[in-house]
Amino acid sequence: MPELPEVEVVRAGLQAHVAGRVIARVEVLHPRAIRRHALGPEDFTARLAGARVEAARRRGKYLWLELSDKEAVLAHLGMSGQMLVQPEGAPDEKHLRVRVRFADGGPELRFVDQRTFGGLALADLTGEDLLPAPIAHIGRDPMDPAFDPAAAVRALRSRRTELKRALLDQTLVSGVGNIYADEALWRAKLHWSRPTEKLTNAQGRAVLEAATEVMAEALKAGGTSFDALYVNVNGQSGYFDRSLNVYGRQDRPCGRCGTAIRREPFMNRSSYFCPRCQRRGRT
DNA sequence: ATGGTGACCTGGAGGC
DNA sequence: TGCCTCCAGGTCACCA
Repeated sequence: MPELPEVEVVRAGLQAHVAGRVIARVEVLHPRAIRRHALGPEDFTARLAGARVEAARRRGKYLWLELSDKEAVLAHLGMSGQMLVQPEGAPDEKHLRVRVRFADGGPELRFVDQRTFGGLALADLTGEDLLPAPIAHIGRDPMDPAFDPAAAVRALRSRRTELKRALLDQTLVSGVGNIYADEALWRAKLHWSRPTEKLTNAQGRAVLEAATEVMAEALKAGGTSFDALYVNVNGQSGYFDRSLNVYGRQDRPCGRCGTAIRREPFMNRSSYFCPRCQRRGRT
């Protein structure tokens, strides 16, 4: 599942292989892939023709291709989205949703997405940071040079909910998904359902530092795994699997204390944690 | 305003 | 073999 590190790998690939190129023609093969573009496929394709890609940028799990005139193609990979750079004429992928051809006749960009949770949209860039308008409300991610850890801790503690819910709330801190939330909580020795009002400053700081650390390690592990034709990760948690300490490891021993990792239902999905290292209880 | 729930979507896994 | 159910989970519409 693409969380921040995976999306950053994709962004770097797009920067290397797409930035500086002029779009010739865009083809939408599945309307759901651009459902967040309110004006529809015709508007989307018409306005992109002739546009130049200035850069590939990212905040949290969102990435965007910056165009001239303060516009951008905003992308979210959802659960299964991929950005592929393929030679023109290469066989279409089964779940190819959008094709972008370039004026230079070089490799084309393909948005492939089996489960169609992801999508593309054309958006205006707004504010000092030139963020796409639809995501102007999300928080900075921990990789952002301007990320303010103290402010992020305050934001987490201002909520009245379970710690993991707060970690997954992209308006507080962006980029953290289910996998890295569980990993960060394990590293910080905090239980996923700890009430945020009982979270101390030190604990808040610890879990954010852990999240930053684990995502940086994952990024490092993934930074070598794409080449010119495949600007992506594999859609699973992929190359970083081996380094996960709790996620998906139900009944296997905790790497710290040997206790069996437990899985609990959480928001129609799962939370994995060590019942010994990560106590629910009091501070 | 805030917090919590279910829908969206497809394919792989596992039960019978 | 084949049918069925469950599961994965990021985001958003919707509800209280």
